[in-house]
Amino acid sequence: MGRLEERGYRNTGPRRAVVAAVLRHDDGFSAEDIHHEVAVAGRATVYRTVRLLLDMGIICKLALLDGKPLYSLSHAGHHHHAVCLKCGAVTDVYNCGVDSLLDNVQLVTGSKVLGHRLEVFILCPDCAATGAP
Amino acid sequence: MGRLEERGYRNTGPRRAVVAAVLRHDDGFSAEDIHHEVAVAGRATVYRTVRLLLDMGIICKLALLDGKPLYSLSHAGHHHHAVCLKCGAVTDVYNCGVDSLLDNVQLVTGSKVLGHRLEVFILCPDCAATGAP
DNA sequence: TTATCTGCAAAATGTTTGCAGCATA
DNA sequence: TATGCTGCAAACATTTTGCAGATAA
Repeated sequence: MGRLEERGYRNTGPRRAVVAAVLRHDDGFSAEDIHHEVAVAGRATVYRTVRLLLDMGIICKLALLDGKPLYSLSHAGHHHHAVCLKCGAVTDVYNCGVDSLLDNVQLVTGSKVLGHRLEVFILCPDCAATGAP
Repeated sequence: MGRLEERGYRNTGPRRAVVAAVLRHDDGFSAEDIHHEVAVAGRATVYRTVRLLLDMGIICKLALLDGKPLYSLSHAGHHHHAVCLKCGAVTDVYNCGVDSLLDNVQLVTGSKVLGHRLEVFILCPDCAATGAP
């Protein structure tokens, strides 16, 4: 992950630690999660670095309804997220398929569609196997 | 709106004022918006009443990416929201049309789909007419 | 060397809660 | 009258910011 230097940012110890912790996550994580995992970086640095990664498009932000933002690694391209409500695992959904809906919105409301976000709430196979919540 | 009594809640002055302010909004609003509009009710009462309306299904909560929750009047049935990024107007989208996508998610990931949320970001006709942001 | 990054602590923001008194049913 | 509601203020949780010192380039 030498992309920091490529973009003119400095490659510092705390930043490397935060990036490493982020990359370690397959599932969704919060800024606070990262802060607990990375003893070597202060809270402010964690938040700043997370925002940096967000701006760079390395991670994306999902807003769940409890108000606490969650992040997940963003893999390439346009996609959405399926979030397991039990364990918090985040799966990407690539075949979006809402374009026809968006066309319809544009038509019916007379508005210009700038973007959209879709979140699917699931019970992942592991959690479903483990039994009820 | 006599639904409060119907559900065993008391019909009090501050509550009526909060409900009236909420009903006055065609667009999205935050709890803090309501607090500013309703001088007669304290902050706590506003938050408590908003949560009451949320639990009763009178309003619904949309989570935008800035982390600040926004509410909007919920009209009947399953629907999603189109939010104007300039003026904040919220339009309901009824013909959801993501069912086939959800079937696909269920099939591909082997998960049970519990629910979903779709938000469309638009520039509403009025704002589009007024010119660029 | 110097602009950027860092940690700390304080501030800002948004929401919830404890409690004593008030008001509805 | 008795339970539920209210306002206040304090607590809380999360994120941002100011600043002086450290550090990568």
